[in-house]
Amino acid sequence: MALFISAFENKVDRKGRVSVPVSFRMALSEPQHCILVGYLPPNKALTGFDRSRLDGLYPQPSDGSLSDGSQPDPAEKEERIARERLRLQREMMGQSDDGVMDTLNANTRELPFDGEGRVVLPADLMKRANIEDRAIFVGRGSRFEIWNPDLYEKQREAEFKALAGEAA
Amino acid sequence: MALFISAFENKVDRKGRVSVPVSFRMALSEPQHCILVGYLPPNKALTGFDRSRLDGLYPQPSDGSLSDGSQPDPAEKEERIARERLRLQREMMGQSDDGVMDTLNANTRELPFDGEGRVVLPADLMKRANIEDRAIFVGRGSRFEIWNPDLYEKQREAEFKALAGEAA
DNA sequence: CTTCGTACCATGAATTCCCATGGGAGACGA
DNA sequence: TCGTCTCCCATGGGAATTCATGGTACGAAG
Repeated sequence: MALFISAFENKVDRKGRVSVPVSFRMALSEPQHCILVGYLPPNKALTGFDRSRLDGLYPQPSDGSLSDGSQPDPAEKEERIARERLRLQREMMGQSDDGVMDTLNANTRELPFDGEGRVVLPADLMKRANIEDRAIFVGRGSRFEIWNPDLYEKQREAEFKALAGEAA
Repeated sequence: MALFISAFENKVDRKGRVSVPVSFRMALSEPQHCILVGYLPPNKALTGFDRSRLDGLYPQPSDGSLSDGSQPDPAEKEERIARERLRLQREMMGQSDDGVMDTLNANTRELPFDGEGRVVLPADLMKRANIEDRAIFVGRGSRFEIWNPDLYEKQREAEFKALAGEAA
C-alpha cells in the first residue's frame, strides 16, 4: 500500500505546475500514472491520495460471484441484487446513501503526471488552500496533504505544541 | 525484529553525512536499504527505527482479500469497506483518526544508505536536535536515538541519577 | 484567430554514487 | 607474550546522475 512520509516543499510555476516528490510518486500503486487531489471544508489544505484508495471503497459489480470464481448461496445472491437495485433507484432520484462521499467525489480531481513527474494544480483548488507560488507536500501515512508552506508551518507548530502539552 | 543496543559516536561531515553503526545496520530487516528518522517534541533528540516498524501499522490488502489469497466473509468485507469509507471522509475533512501518527509521518524522513553505510541528516532535523559536527547513536531496543553528544551525556547522567535515587 | 491546455526539450543545482585514505582492533605468527 | 599484519569501518573529496524548474512548441477548443 502507499505510504507517504516526510515533507517536501516545491515551487509552483505560472501554469500551476508542481513537482510531486519522487518518494510520493514511488509510493503509488501505479507510479507513472496520477494522483487524486481533493478539497473539503473546513480544511486549510488539499488532500491527496492514491487511486487504489478509492477503488477499494467501491465493491465490484455485484453479480454476486466471489472473486475466486465460486458461486455463493443463490438466495444470498438474489438478496444482494435486490439491494443494489434499490440503491440505484435512490441514486437516480438524487437520494444518495452518502452525501459526504458525493461531495468528496465532486471535489476531487485526477491529476496526471507530465514527463517530469509534475501535476497541474487546478486554479480553484489552489485558491481554496491559499496556494500561490510555493507548495509543501506533507506525508500523512495513507494520504498526503498539499499546503501553503507558511500556513503549514503554523499548523506544524500547533501540532508540536499539542504534543508537548499532552506530555506535560 | 530489529534490536538496537550500545552507543556509537560518529562525525557529521559538511554534507551532513554520518556513518550508521554497523551493528545498527545489521539489525535492520533490509540491512542495505534505509532507516527512518523523525522528530517529535518534547524530545531533545531524533528517533530512528526500521521501516518494518511503520509498515506493520498500515493494513496491506485494500481489496479485502487475505494474505493467503482466500476471501473473507462477504459481510465482513462490506463492513471493512464501510469503515474505510468513513475513515477517508473524516480524513478529507481534517478529522484524522490519529493526529499523533499524522504528525509523526509528516516529521519522519526516510534516509537511504550510501555505499559506505552513511545517511545524510536533513538540515531541519539536525537543527531540532542541536546536532552540528558530531552525533551519537544510542540504542534503545526496538528503536534508537540520535543525539548531540554533549546533550546526551547530560541525559545519561540524569538517567543514572534517577536510577540511583530510585534504588536508595 | 485567439486562448487554453498539454507534451516535449533544455538548464542548473543539489543529491547520490564511487573511489581513495586512515585508523583501530583483532588475528596470526614468531 | 610481544610484535606485525590484515581486515573492517569510519571519513573525506570529487565526479556523475537525478531531479526540480523554466521555457517553447504543438494541438485542441471556443
